[in-house]
Amino acid sequence: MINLAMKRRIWSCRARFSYALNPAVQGPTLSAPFSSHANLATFPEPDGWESQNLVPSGVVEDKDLLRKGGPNSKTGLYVLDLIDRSSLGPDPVLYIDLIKKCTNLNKLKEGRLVHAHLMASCFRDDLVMHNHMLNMYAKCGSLQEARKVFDEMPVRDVFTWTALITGYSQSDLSEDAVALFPQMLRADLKPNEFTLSSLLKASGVRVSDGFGRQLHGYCLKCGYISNVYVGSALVDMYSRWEKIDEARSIFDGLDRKNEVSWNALIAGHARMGEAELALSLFSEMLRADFKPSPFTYSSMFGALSSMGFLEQGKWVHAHMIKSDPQLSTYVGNTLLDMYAKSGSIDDAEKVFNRLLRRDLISWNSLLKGYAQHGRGRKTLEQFEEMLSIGVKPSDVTFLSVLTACSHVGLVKEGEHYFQLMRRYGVEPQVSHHATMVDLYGRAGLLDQAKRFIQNMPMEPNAAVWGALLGACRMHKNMELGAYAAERMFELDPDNPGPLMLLSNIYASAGRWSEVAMVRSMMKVNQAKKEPAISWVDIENSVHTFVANDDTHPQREEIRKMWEKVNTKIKEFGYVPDTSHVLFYADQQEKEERLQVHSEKLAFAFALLNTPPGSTIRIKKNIRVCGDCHSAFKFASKAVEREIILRDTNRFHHFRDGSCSCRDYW
DNA sequence: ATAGGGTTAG
Repeated sequence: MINLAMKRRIWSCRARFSYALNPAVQGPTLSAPFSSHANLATFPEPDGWESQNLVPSGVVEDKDLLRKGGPNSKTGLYVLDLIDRSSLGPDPVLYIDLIKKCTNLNKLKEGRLVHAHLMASCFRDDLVMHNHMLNMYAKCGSLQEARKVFDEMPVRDVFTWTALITGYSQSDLSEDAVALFPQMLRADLKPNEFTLSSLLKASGVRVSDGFGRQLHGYCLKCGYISNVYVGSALVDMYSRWEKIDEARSIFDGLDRKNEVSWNALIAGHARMGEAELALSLFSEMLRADFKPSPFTYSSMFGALSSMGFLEQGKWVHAHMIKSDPQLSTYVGNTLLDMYAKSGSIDDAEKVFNRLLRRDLISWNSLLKGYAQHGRGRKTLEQFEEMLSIGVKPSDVTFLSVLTACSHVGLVKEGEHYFQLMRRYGVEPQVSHHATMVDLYGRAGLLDQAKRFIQNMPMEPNAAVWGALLGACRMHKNMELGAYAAERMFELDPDNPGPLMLLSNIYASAGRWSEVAMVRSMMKVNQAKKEPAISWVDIENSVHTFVANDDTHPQREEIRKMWEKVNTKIKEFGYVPDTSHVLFYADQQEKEERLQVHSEKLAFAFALLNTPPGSTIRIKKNIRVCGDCHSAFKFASKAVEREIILRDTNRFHHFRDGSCSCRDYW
């Protein structure tokens, strides 16, 4: 019988001489600091390391004592020293234990010490040991050192190549990862299912260029297509290329699925904003008896937030609480964001308060939520709180802070925070400049906005001119508005926005010939206005409306309901604002067209189908028009309903005759 | 004995 100790001996002999199979190949020539024991001193010492106190005197006979001290900070060198003093001889299992601990605990410094020690041992030429070292460097994120180990190895096997490819792939160095594939083939090594899953992951984040399809073909040819890792990676790759049908057909073809396969497909739909499909897949996943993971939930919340599906979000949230009441920071952040983007900032706040650990993303999501809901003061309060407890703000943080100042009209505060950015090492980007232009512009300080653009350290982009154009529209400055629209049009000719706004400016001034000119320009440039869509949640289903919609089964009731509301709000003082109508038309026609804006249809429909007094949540794919905004203010009082309307980038809370944006948006 | 796929703010 061969016992364990004998096995070890055999193994270590084989390991020791694995390079000797080819006598022509020398051991790796390792330069300092890997070459000798003496170089140990050149490594930075781990924190709290005190060698004198830790190393017992005499020879160490106890293997368990050796194994106990992992590389967890101060014990790293201790164990190495014990190895030297032990009478048991070098033990490969012990080395591998140490390296694995370094790998799993992300201990790069300690890993280097083990590496140096190993290079001075009889394992300095061992292939497996090198593979472990390479993997350690790759997992600790030091791909340069991993590459160095790789380059200096005279013999490499499929583990060596796979470890490096995976390292590159996981560190977002996908170009380096895929570049190794042909080299590996030339070295006469066949990639296996491990190699292929990493390569597929890497090619998913690159542009679709045929390489990924080649890999797909390779998987088919070599019989890896039924492997669940390879299959899930393929699903993920195609879904990242937005070829969701191909992803689905690979998913359906898997003879064995697991959670990851499901998550890859759900995440694919989530990335494309297909919330309904993500939801139906989620139910399908439950029916198939798979347990959703934090990955599933964060994808789901992401998908639901993009459409603002609050009720469905609550349902998924409830499901998550039932199956796993633990809330991680990662999932908590997506949940918080879902509530904020679905119009329930109070729930978002609750999630934030319940988080056990908050990271920068938690803070940024909350601040963004406050800013979007028009709670400018609250944004600034929380921002100050964030600074006071020592969380370092990022460019994203400042964008929310500046947006908050802009929406609430806090010019001085905005200037203060803009100045503050550099103190926190955040260089203002063009987006921050655009927000400052917005800040001045909304406040009516158009000259200051113009001067700010002239003094910008970088070229203004379309967003900067867009902010100025919006301000000109708001304050009816045609000269400057036309100038801004032209600049914007030059920089972004495919965007119909500037021409739309320009024609709006002319329309609100009643200059219909200019409106006609701009509109003919739009025709020449094939510019098309994105059709306005509004949608509203009624009891777990979503109803979509477009302007002038006459195909809805309840169109007659909707029309009658809106007429009723219209009459009522006129009693409350509502005056239709026809300057938002772009067409040249007589007064009555203009007024009629206003009545069929999609958000008004959605509102009337919600009134018909929800209990009295309940809050109505409407989402819109473009900015709410001024007339609808005014109508909703009156309606919130006239029919005693709170209305929460999600715009392109902010929320309007209509209540008792006024809006949270204080008509400043 | 060593290598693998899925998630968040903008």
